[in-house]
Amino acid sequence: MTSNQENSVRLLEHGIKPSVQRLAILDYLDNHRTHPTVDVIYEELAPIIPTLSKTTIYNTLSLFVQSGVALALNIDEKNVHYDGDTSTHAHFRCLKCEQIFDVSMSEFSRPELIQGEVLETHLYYKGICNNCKNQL
Amino acid sequence: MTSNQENSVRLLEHGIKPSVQRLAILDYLDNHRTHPTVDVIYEELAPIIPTLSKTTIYNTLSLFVQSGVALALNIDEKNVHYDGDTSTHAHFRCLKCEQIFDVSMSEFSRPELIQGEVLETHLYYKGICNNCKNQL
DNA sequence: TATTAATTTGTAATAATTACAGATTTAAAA
DNA sequence: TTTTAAATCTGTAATTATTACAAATTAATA
Ligand SMILES: [Mn+2]
Ligand SMILES: [Mn+2]
Ligand SMILES: [Zn+2]
Ligand SMILES: [Zn+2]
Repeated sequence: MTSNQENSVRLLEHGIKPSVQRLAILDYLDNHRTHPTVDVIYEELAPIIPTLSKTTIYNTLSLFVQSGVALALNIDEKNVHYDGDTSTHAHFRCLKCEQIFDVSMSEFSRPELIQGEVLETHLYYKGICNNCKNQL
Repeated sequence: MTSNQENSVRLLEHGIKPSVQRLAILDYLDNHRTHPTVDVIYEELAPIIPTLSKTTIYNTLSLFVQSGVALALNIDEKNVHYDGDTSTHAHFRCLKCEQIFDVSMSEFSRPELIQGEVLETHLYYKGICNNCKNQL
């Protein structure tokens, strides 16, 4: 749970001016580690910032990803999910309830035989989460 | 390079009737390890099977993925790529030329602390391939 | 204050995928 | 072989996530 102030600094450090919208989106990402989609963020923030446009969320998240403030997860074939936690970790997506969980991982395994220079590593697990398994 | 005959058996083993279209799509996947998209497959097969519909390719690939004959890769935010090689391996996508390479990997690292039962593991690397790096 | 730049917004365009219903092919029954 | 039914394929329309873009608003600068 990071404060508004800290996220403001975080944006400035990445050369991004902390507008009301940008700060609200980053705060949301930071306080909800649920890897939300654009639509989820919009539904949640629209009541708070009534003038908010979905395009702004798309633009802002693209900016965040390009600047290294957030990660885009392609774990779901339908929607892109966003993550404010850019540290090294993997993800587990439940094929039943569709929730995405963090999987802690200190470092990714890097194969010797790779065909180029690696800039990003994405590790996704899919399956049935413990909650859903118990409900069977 | 697998023969038509073998792929026919492969489909039958998965309970899929080897129609002309299905066999052509599987043969294409098998003979071109480029992880093609639906559009690429369509462009390549349409001249050979003039009546082929893009919907059939979508349906067939969905069937293949559900039956375990092929894998769907969400390594690219734009299009889904398909892979006829269902064995354990990772992928490397060049952010410049957009090619997707296989990365051999005997087994995926499985963390102890995972929130459920893992059914699939996807490991994607992104970066600049050796070819593109040499062209700078 | 006036001017300019940056940001946001709303709408329209794009493009991948899916839904669906009719046409065709294949298999089974008569 | 003919008839009937099931499976598969096809083409078009609908859906939906994302992007393009131009106008409106806001913030910064002179
Ligand atoms: Mn995460
Ligand atoms: Mn592969
Ligand atoms: Zn679940
Ligand atoms: Zn390349």
